[in-house]
Amino acid sequence: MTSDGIREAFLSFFEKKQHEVIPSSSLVPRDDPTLLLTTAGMVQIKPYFLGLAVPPNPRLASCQKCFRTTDIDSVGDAKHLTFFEMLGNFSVGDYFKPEAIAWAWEFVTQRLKLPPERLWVSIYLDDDEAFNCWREVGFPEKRILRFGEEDNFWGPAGDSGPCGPCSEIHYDFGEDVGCGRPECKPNCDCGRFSEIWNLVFTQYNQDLDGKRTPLPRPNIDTGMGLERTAAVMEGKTSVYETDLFLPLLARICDLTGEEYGRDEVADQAIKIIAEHSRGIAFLIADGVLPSNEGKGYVLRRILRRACFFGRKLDKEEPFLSEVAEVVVSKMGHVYPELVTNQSFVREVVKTEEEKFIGTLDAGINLVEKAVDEAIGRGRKYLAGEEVFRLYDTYGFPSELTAEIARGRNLAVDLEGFKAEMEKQRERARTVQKLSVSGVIEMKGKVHAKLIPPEPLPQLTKFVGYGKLSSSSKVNCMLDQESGDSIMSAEKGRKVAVVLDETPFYGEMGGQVGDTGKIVVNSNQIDVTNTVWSPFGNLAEGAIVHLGQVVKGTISVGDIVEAEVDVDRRLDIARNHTATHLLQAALRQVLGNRVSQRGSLVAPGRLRFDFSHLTAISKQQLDEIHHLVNERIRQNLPVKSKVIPYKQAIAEGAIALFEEKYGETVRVMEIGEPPMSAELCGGTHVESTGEIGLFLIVSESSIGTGLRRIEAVTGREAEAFLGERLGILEAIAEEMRSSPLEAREKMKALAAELAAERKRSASLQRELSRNTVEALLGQTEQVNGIKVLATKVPSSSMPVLREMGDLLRDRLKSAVIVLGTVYDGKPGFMTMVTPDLLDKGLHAGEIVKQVAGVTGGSGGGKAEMAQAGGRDKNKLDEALGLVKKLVQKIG
RNA sequence: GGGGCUGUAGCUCAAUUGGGAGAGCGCCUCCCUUGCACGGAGGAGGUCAGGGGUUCGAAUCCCCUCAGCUCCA
Repeated sequence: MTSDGIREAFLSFFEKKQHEVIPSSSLVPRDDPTLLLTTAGMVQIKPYFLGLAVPPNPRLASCQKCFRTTDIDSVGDAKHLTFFEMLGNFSVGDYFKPEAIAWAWEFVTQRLKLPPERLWVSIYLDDDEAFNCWREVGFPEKRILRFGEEDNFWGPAGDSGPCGPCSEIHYDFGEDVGCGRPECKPNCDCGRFSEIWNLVFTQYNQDLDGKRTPLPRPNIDTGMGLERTAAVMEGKTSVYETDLFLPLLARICDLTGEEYGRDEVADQAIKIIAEHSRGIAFLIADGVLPSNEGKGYVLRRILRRACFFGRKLDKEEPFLSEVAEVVVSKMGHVYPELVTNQSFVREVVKTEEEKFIGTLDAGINLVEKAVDEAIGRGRKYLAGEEVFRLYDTYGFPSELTAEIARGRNLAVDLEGFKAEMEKQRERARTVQKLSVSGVIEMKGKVHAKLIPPEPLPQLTKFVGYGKLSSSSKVNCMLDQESGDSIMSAEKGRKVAVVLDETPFYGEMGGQVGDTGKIVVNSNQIDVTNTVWSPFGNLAEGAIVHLGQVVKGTISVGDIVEAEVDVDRRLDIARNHTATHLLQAALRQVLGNRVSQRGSLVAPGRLRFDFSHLTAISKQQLDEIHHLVNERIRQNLPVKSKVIPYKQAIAEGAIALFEEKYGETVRVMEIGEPPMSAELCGGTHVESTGEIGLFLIVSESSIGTGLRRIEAVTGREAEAFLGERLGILEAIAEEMRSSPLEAREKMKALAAELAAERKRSASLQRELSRNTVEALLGQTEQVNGIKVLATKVPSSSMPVLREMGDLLRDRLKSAVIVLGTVYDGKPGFMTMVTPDLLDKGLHAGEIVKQVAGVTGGSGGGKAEMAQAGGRDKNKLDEALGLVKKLVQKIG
């Protein structure tokens, strides 16, 4: 049976057992920001287990693509993978152990027809229920093994949550495989046994103290590794010999000219490349791009690892995109996203690979240099710090460094390298903790006070979509400094205020918080910022007004007028709607792949960060610009509606990957029919015409695959244009020209300036030559040494040097000191011809003493030196010193 | 989020302690030569990323900004 057959058999088997087959979810978890990537089959089932969502059917089955880096260092052995497919059947409070075990047994023995005598089962220490279930199906007791928490207890994920014992099915490849010891059993890592299926019985809920209480409706969560099962079915001990990997190995051999099975080290490299190529293709197809952080960094790491092992096979040109093609062609029928994104995958892999090859090439020089230095110092090894520096700073793999060093008979201090690595990890971790606790402290102060579970949290109703002022009651106040709850605040006090309802928008989703005032009679708080403090999910929470009492006293319970600064709010609204128009235009011009990575909507400007691989051309930028302004001129209506999340997604509204949404969401639509629809809680204008004008102020790169556009609208755009036009007019005026002709005029002026500079330089040179001719006669003999110490017309240091050169050539053997006054300050240049050096004459020493007379200092080399001074009136006196100095030494 | 590194001619990169901005390739002109990286002579090309500071003097030292690379989380 092939891997396709196993997949098919599994899903249809459980379909017949009334399971609903659900498709694999993306490797990028949509609704779970706590997870980096989809690491197990149950990831998309988790919300159902937690009771956060209702499953379409209490019985589910899937074949889920998974990715995890925990085993990355074991990749290449018989069974560890980073990317794998997990077959699973799930019960959400429906059936439990008896059915799970009976069906697993039935599937393995009847459908897969695995010989029962080859199978072993493990259970948790005291799980007699599972033990009995296995006996029930006729499984021999002596092959049921009991293991502890380490092997047979799952979860909880994090400190608390659902968890439970599990039972694993192991396949025995036979005595001739593995360690051969008589006591060899499942969980021995010799390779004789392969764990093919894990049945997890989620029956407890663990609280923070580690106490477990039984769940009223326990769940079943199983995972059967497709690759391992395929190996068993195809009679192979290694996953790499299955039909899932053989085509990949073949293609890699083809591309590298290598032969599989010839050399163990080469085989290892081939296997690692094959393994990583799958992850690479799938991650990119799910929208992950190589970057320096998060998911992107995971992708970059495996891509570079694969590339590195390619180099070990003497393959120095990019080739991974070709291997990825095989992944697409062999698995595209199961995962259509591979086919849809085929060209994208190819492009991303290729550019990243080329980049890394560049990094390696540049790094080789550095390693050679480090090796030279170590040898030069008579060392027999390369220090760990050095290896680490090469890795940390230049991304040069330690294995490669070691290899080059070995070629020059140098060892490498790998222990030291690992120690440095650990230090780096520690550094990042401690800082992380600090910054997190800092944020928690700040936000927590407000949050903990406002939203305790008991008594009732201080929630706020937001009324700011429709109106910009409201009569509200002060529900609660905190002192900003101490974080303490207070009943009233007098003039001068900085406070955080929570009202029962408010038109103030709390900072969220990139849109900055509102400012304004809270007044009652002659008492007033100026609100300088507003923040949103969510409770549970984002649908509810507290809106916290931060500000200062400027008049009188405000107390809890007061009925106040909350008034938003209207002009500022309208500026923000213009920018927010413009951001949506911008995103729509970007997608139209650059393609739907453009996805938002962050945004800032402030009154003065808007900033939009998005993923895009290449630089944006001037034409594209012009087009984006034009599209947005065209839609402003069309004065399209801007409307919001609140609908279920699923419906919004089905209608094609744009949602953010990382963002967490409630059950119902607000969708902003622009135009009829809408040309833009985004999930958004922000405030907008009523029609696009209000934006007035949209101007892109800058477009830049903020990292690999990430770009940023900054723009202004409305009043700010007007001001921006006014300023720029003003500058242009001023320039035109200064150039005695008009704005239209200024550019030509400027070009002409620049050309003229360049020509004049050249002319001036050549005149200067001519002048120098003449000066030099005149100076030749002024030499004096001091102790048989020709000395020329004289003042010359004002010249810059380079000109002085040129004169020195000419004099030196003419005089052959001499001490030359030229003095001048340039920019109001004295300057000196000294030259000593080489033949006089061993008499103890040193240009640097001479010039230092000479310049000293004028209150300056200087230095240089023995043959040439220069200096500056302060007092120009002492120039002659200083030059007079030269003769004495030469006399003394000569 | 935190650290390390880099930015010099069109390209790839040098420049010892702070003291005269360079090489190779490419480009232009001329000579030689019917041939694949010919050879020879000459030449153009620089805001040393940008700004500030220290200094008589900064590509070099210090601070800030921008851009790129890289590691860790």
